[in-house]
This record gives sequence, C-alpha cells and structure tokens, in this order.
Amino acid sequence: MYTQINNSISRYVSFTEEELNIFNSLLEHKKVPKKTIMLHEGEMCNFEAFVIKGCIRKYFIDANGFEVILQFGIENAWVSDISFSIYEDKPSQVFIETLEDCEFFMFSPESKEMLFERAPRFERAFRILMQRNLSVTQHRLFNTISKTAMEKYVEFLELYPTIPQRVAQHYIASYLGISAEFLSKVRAKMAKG
Amino acid sequence: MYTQINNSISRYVSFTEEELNIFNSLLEHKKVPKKTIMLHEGEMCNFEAFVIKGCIRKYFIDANGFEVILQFGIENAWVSDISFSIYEDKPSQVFIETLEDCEFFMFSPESKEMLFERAPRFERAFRILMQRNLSVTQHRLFNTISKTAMEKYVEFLELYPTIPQRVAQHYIASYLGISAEFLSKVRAKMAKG
DNA sequence: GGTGGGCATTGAACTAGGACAAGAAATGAT
DNA sequence: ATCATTTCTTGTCCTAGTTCAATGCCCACC
Repeated sequence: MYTQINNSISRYVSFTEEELNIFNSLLEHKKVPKKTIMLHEGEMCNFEAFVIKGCIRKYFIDANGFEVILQFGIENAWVSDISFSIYEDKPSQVFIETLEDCEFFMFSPESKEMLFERAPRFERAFRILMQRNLSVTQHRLFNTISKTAMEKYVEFLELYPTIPQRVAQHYIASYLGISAEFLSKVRAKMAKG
Repeated sequence: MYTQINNSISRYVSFTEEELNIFNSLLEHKKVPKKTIMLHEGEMCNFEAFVIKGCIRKYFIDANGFEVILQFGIENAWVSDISFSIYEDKPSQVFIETLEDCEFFMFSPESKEMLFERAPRFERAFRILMQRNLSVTQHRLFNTISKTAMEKYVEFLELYPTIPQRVAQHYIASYLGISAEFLSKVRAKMAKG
C-alpha cells in the first residue's frame, strides 16, 4: 500500500525503513469522488495530498471570473496550496478540484511538523520537491511569455502525453493561457499538416 | 558584516549563535562589478548568491533571441539557477548578470551540503525560502496569463517600488512579458489619466 | 431511447499588443 | 565639451489570439 508513495519520496533522498515507517504512520488515506472541490478560495489549505490514483486540477479565478489552471495533478503528484498568504490581506484564490475519482494520502500541517521533528531528513526531501516544482513553474512562465499557442500546446503534449486523454480540452487551454476556441483552431491547423 | 544575511535567514527559522557561526564560516564574500555575466547558459551554476548590495537580473533567451527576465535580485535576495537540468539533455538557458556594482555572499553547492550536515535545521530555512519563491512565481504566472499589460505594470510598481528607479525600462517590460515599446505606451496612457 | 447539458468546432468581427522605423533624450566615455 | 551608445517615445501597420454566436456532438441520466 505504501510502496508507491515511498518510492516517490525516496527519489532524491534515501530513507531507512524506520524513517519510512514514521512517515507512513502520519499519512491519512482518503478517497474523494470526482468533481469534488477540495479547497475553496479563501480557505486555509490544511492538507498536502499525494495522488495515488486519479486526477485533480488546481486553479485560480481572476477578476473577470476566468479560471487559470496552475496544475494538473495525476498519479505520484503532490498537490497543495503552499501560498500561505504571502499577499497577506487577500485570501488565497486557489481552488483544488478532483476531475476523476481520486485516492490520496493526506498530510496535515501538524503531521508534517511532527514528521520533521521525528525524522528531520524529510525536510530535505520536501525541499528538493519544492525546488523541482519551482523549476518547472519557471520554465512554464518562460513558455507562457515567449512561445506561441501552438508551440505551447506541442510542448504540453510532449511533457504530459497522458493528460489530454483524461481531461477536457478547455482545461488544457486554460493551463496554457489561451482560449478554448483558439486551442481548437490550433489543433485543426496541426491536423491539416 | 553578517547581521544582514543572518537576519534574512532567521526570518522563518530561528538559529542559535553556534548555528549562525557555522553558516557564516561557509560563506564567501565577493564583489562583482556591474554588467558582469556571472552565469552563462549551458554552464552549471556553482553558486547560490545572497545580494548584500546591488542589483542583478536572471533571464532566459528564447528561440528567437529575445530575453525574458525571470528575476530582479536586489538587497537580501537569493539568486541562483536551481533548475539543475530537469529538462535533461538541454543545458539551462539561464543567464545571471549584474546590473549594478554588487556585493554578495556566495555559497557553493559543497558548502551548502556541509552546512546541512553540520546544522541540519538550515534545510528547513531553505525549504521555506523555496516555498515562498514558488508561491511568488505562481502568482506571477497567474498575472502573466490573466492580466493586461497595464494591470501587470501597476502591480509591479506596487510590489517592487524601488526597482524602476534602478533598472532600464525595457528590462521591466521583459519581466512583464510585454514589448519595451508597448510599456512606453502604457506609461504614456497612465500619465494622461 | 430520447433529451438535455456540457464539449468541441467553426466563422466573422474585433483588439491588445507586437514589429518596425525614426526621432528625441539621456547616459557615459574620452 | 563632444561624440557615441543606449534608452525612451511616438506613429503606422500588422497579427496572434479573443469574443461572440451558431452548430453539431457526445455522453450521462431518467
């Protein structure tokens, strides 16, 4: 049951059996049906979720009511809102919603603290996780600014080949920062040659 | 000499005198004249720099030769390329260049490792640093996708009021993901009312 | 086995912002 | 001081992508 998450967390730091036992004992297993909003804007995010199975999206809603998808999370992804009110007075505008029936391991902030106390080397694993996450986000920012819609879509297909089969196209458009209609036109153009 | 960096690193985790001494002993103080490129694309970034004084920019160059600025680093900022080849075969396209005469504390990957070994609680401080960094980058991605050029510029002025006085406007345009000419037009429009 | 509500596609009209060019203003080196 | 280089502005034309609206599609659901 825990092999999947243990492999994932051990990718950049190797842990002893004992450390992994502590880790596993602090996780909460949870099933969530599809189309469930797990976090609304303005709420404090009191979990960090590891996706065992399923697919979620994390998104902002902008001033005009348009959604901007920040992340698709599929198997082995960690999903959470880590913003913890940097933009102080304004509550976080992040939503997290399941797109399929999902299975998670959930981690509360308290159990995370406890983990770091009892097995400090996890701090390292989560630092590296953050670092990779940041790197991916920076790359995506770069793409968003400097590439055309078609280039972005092509790279998306390369990086996340399984996602288009799992989520609606207008979600992908929202992730790429283009309109659903225009993505459709881009695809039509690509199909022609 | 070390109070500035020690205050900065102690912002989210408090350290003992001894821990800070270890930290400080591993830092290398360095002065770099303006207009120096400290990291070229394709190189491995072998430092993490804390800006004591001065201003740098970190930027990508896209396929058409256009620069996209990822970060302005001023006093108390940490600057580095943390991408460590996630997009494996392709070398990092990141440049780091001083825009003013700068003073840094530099940190090599080796001394960072040594720090984490000798004072593991720093792992936590750097994790939180990463987390904040990620949060800021996500917010910026959201802005880039969902706001107009003028909105982006206005928010930039609010968030970084001192930077426009220190760097050329076309750099700010590049940071915002708009052309230098268009930023000029936005400013003209704002001046009118 | 219809039917109703999200999805995708396509087209036409529109616009935010880009590309290019040329001049003005600031900055810096000698 | 002067000349050169970089930076900023302004105008014109242009295009990638948006918005809106119409149509058909594909299911899930009773």
